[in-house]
Amino acid sequence: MPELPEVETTRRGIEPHLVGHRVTRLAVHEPRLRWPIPEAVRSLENATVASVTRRAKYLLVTVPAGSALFHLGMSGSLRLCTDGAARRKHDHVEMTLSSGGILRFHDPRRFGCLLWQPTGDGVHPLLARLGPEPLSDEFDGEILFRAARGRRIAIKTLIMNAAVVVGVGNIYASEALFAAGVRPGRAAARVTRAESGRIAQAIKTVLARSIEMGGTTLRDFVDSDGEPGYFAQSLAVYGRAGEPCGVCASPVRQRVLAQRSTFWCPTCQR
DNA sequence: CTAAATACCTGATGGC
DNA sequence: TGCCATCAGGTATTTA
Repeated sequence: MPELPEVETTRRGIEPHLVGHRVTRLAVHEPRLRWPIPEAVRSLENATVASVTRRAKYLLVTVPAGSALFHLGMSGSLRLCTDGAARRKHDHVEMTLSSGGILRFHDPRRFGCLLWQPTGDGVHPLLARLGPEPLSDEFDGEILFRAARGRRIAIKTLIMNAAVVVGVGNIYASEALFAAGVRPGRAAARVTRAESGRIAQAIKTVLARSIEMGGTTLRDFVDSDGEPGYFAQSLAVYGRAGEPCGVCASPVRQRVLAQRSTFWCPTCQR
């Protein structure tokens, strides 16, 4: 399940292999992703990649005519194959580059997407209503506190809302709230300004640390399977129901909030 | 406007 | 060994 750190690590990994290189061939083997892959992505062919950027969990591969917009969904991965390995099952799209490498979009569950945004056509609708990037200065405790005014939903549900802040997935939501000492089920409106500050800071710290780890753990995803599994050893509460909290040894608790498994320490979090 | 539920999909896992 | 049921999960969309 690619969360923001995995998406950013993927971006950093593929960027040097794409920018400045020409797409010599685009092969769409399975257009039925979350939305059908539009014909317009053919504009990539014979174009030279200008940049590879990220917005929330979307990756944008930009050429002069526009941007290919990838989302990895829950099971997607982008890996660069330079070793001539054969296409595997669920490799839905292949971008062959002038360097000889092939960028392969692999997504067994097909929750991902590949869309097209023409140059000069404004911001894609999927990106238009997104909140600030969690690692930017634009996102802080104050903006979180204000977003929480009058909201009865759980604070965890609020920080997972992309209109409030992007890139906080189910795993890191629990992790950040543990780091901030706030219980995930607390009503958003009952979180204080000071706690909002700690939560915002925790989101930044947890994500940044994970990106750093991705830099080492995922470094060689080129020619590898690109699916490193999770850094489970670094998760404090996620997936650890019943296990002793690493700080106070209380058993970690689990419940479902807004259809999502949620984990917390009843002692360290209030 | 908010909040909750739903849909999309396949692989892994557990029970029998 | 096989088969069925359950679960996981990002997020746009639908419903209340």
